[in-house]
Amino acid sequence: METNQHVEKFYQAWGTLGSNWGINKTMAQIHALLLISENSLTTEDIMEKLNISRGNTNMNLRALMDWGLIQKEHKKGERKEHFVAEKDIWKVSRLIARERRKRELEPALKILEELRSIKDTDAESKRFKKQIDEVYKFTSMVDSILDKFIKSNTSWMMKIFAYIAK
Amino acid sequence: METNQHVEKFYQAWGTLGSNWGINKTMAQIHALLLISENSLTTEDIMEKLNISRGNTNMNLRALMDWGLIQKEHKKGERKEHFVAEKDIWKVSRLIARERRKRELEPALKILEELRSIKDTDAESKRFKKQIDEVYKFTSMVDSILDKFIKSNTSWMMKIFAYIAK
DNA sequence: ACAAATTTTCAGAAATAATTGAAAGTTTAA
DNA sequence: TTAAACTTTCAATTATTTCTGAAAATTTGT
Repeated sequence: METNQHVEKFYQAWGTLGSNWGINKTMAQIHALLLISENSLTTEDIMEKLNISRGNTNMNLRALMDWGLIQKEHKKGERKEHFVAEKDIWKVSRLIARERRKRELEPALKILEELRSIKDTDAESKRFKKQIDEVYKFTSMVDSILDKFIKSNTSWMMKIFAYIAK
Repeated sequence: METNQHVEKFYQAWGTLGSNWGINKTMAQIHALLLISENSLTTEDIMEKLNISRGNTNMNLRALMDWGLIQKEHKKGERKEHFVAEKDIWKVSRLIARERRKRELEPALKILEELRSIKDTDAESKRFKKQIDEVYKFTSMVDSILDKFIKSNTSWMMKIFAYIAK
């Protein structure tokens, strides 16, 4: 079966991409695997295909559920848990944006807000404040765009993307 | 001096943010330090403020220069190298986007293109190809937006951002 | 050409992150 | 209930990344 090699290539690539963006490689690979699987997969299926331990598989499946990227599926007559991924890539991108905004951007923004509110008036503090202010303004703009994006639907996204790319 | 504590808080936060996005913590901290320094700094200055070794400092300064985020500055009468950061946060964001696109998005896109060109015709391959296709289309759209963004200037960016956020 | 000042390199050490696997916990069917 | 089927947890191990520091290389002033 040729397709297996292609599937492997895909989840290897997705794993590398993920780890360059601060996401655990295995998590990204499991996600890739489910993303291109027609049918739901069990923990065993995943362990076998990716050659990883039960513990590792379980932990990363939980993480993917936390992110909202995959879901449990119960098959009648089967006791094992089956997992399916959200397949719509636009929706996937919104889910990822949501989590990263929450986990990384928001805490950074909080610190910038804190630093911005300094009341010192000597020259050095003023300069520092001014630079922080620019960083803050930029970051909160990114934050609000992300927010818009997360709450939007696919057709809005497509419209905006087309507008920008034109 | 109060400001020092604030400066420290800033580069700690920036370092954490960086490492969550696949950028070496020290690199992000040096960048933060230079970003809010009025004057250029030497390797010694940085080693001292961040409490890191000469080798580490040197490597990360090179990396920051590769990214185009900082530059050498020669001071008359001084033999040591001094470094200054690009201060305009809009420009900084374009430089970061450029590097990440080049280093991570482009290689991923190349693999997707490869997988997309499979000629197999059995049902499973067709399904696989269809899903890859969607991922590819989304990714190349992101890629072209990033390209536009990188080549744009600040006022274009502000206009687009305002349009989206409205 | 020399030597002091400075920068670069990189093998080994240290720190951090991911993974395993087996024991403990939970669920379910009879 | 009980026990088999299955999932979860987490201490210990393994892998990966980052950092150090001293030696080598380079640059510059005399």
